[in-house]
Amino acid sequence: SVQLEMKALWDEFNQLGTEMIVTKAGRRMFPTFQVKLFGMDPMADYMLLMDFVPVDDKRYRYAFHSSSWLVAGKADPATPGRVHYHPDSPAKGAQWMKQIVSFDKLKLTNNLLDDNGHIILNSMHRYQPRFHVVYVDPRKDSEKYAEENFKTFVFEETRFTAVTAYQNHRVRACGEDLSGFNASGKAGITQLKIASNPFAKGFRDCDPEDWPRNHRPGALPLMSAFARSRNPVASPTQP
Amino acid sequence: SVQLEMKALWDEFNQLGTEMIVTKAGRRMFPTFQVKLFGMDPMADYMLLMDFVPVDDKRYRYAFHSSSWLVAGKADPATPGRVHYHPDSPAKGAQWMKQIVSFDKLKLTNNLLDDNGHIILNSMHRYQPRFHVVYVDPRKDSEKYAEENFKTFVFEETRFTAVTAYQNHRVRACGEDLSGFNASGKAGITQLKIASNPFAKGFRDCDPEDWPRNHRPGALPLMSAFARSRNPVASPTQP
DNA sequence: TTCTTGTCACCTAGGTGTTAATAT
DNA sequence: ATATTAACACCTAGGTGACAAGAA
Repeated sequence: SVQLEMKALWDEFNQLGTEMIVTKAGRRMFPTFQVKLFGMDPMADYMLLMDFVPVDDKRYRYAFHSSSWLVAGKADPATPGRVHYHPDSPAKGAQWMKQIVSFDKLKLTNNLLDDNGHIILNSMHRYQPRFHVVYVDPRKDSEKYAEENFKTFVFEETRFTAVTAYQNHRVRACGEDLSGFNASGKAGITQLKIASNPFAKGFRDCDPEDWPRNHRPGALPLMSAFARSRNPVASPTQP
Repeated sequence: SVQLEMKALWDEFNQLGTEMIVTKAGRRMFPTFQVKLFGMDPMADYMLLMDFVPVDDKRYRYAFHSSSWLVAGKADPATPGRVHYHPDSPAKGAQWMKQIVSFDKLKLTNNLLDDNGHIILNSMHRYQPRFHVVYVDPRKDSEKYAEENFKTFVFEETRFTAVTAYQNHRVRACGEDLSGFNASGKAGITQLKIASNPFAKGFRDCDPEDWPRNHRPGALPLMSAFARSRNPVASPTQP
């Protein structure tokens, strides 16, 4: 079984409608897709990999006036289907289970001719990341058992729209009460990225310890946990 | 067969008497041990690893007045013998031969209780790095063939003295003629490290393009090549 | 209009020798 | 005296969103 790390953060992004930047050179995902694995054969070899499937056959655009996504027509031609093998593959089950598995080398691009092995996506389309565990069958005729030698895990909270620039970038001030906006999903993706991604710290205009205070009671205690811990415990998930 | 990369740089250090810093936290080697491999079975799996063996049973000290190393007695008790597996191990022969194999994750420490998996060495002792290629035998009784399933390569020009601070740190000015000092091996290790290690650029007091000019005719054309190229061609070596 | 691209300042993360203080 | 340690300024290397300019 597989447990998604940083689930609380993924949930917060998902409520707003997660957007992931794609660039010609390739851009990492944030949040990074990270998992904990359980129940593998410690001595057996496994390959870990990810791919991305379209959520639907639509193209989207963002309406700034209504701050919402609209269908803008049928999907563009599908991009070359690629997979990203975790660089530690293959490795023993014991190795994979020993610590959190992080796909932080995975990069997204909109360059159809990319030859860096990055994942190619259409901008303004929605995607569902998938995580696959492949058992490396030592038998000679292992091809015959291919169907039963892998398992796929899908976390719906990791869905996102690929964009070349953030669309939903409503700003928020430090002291602003977000109760209403969180509920209706209208707060800015950009601000959440800036607040939670260490590499974007340069754009923070207030102390990160300031704004967990603004969360209404009952809200996910995500930012406080995120700000203080480098190894936070995420809720278990069973796809 | 194996070819040592940056051989010209190793040679220049070796002439001076290479010193490698060891710290409690672990310090990388410079130059980095890098090799090109040839003649592997492209489809077979190999493990690549390094270890370090004492050159002799002596302890050394550096005499500043005569600028030379002296024997200071018998060697201290041997450190725990460790090996460093290249992190890409195991991988196919084709993968290893595709590009230069770099051991830049290898770190040296003098902490006898190190639990980061670093190589433990005695300061003020001389060591010989060794490089091992292990064929991963697919046969069930592979242990029986262990003796014939690996090959060891030794490059004598990579020998060094482990130190906690550079001993031979004679300074040299930018325009200084080094003919005499290079021949007798009395120029400073520190200056060569500063000149050739990109991470030490902050300590350079003259343009790196300045001092290849000072090399006497017939000297190794190393620094000019090093300064300009990120993928320099090293001389072939056959241990 | 709407979307994409390239450049930039500002970060994280970590590899250098220096230096002063400490140990032996 | 000699050897080691820890804090430090200064680098490399690369991940951020902002912004202005360009493309469709």
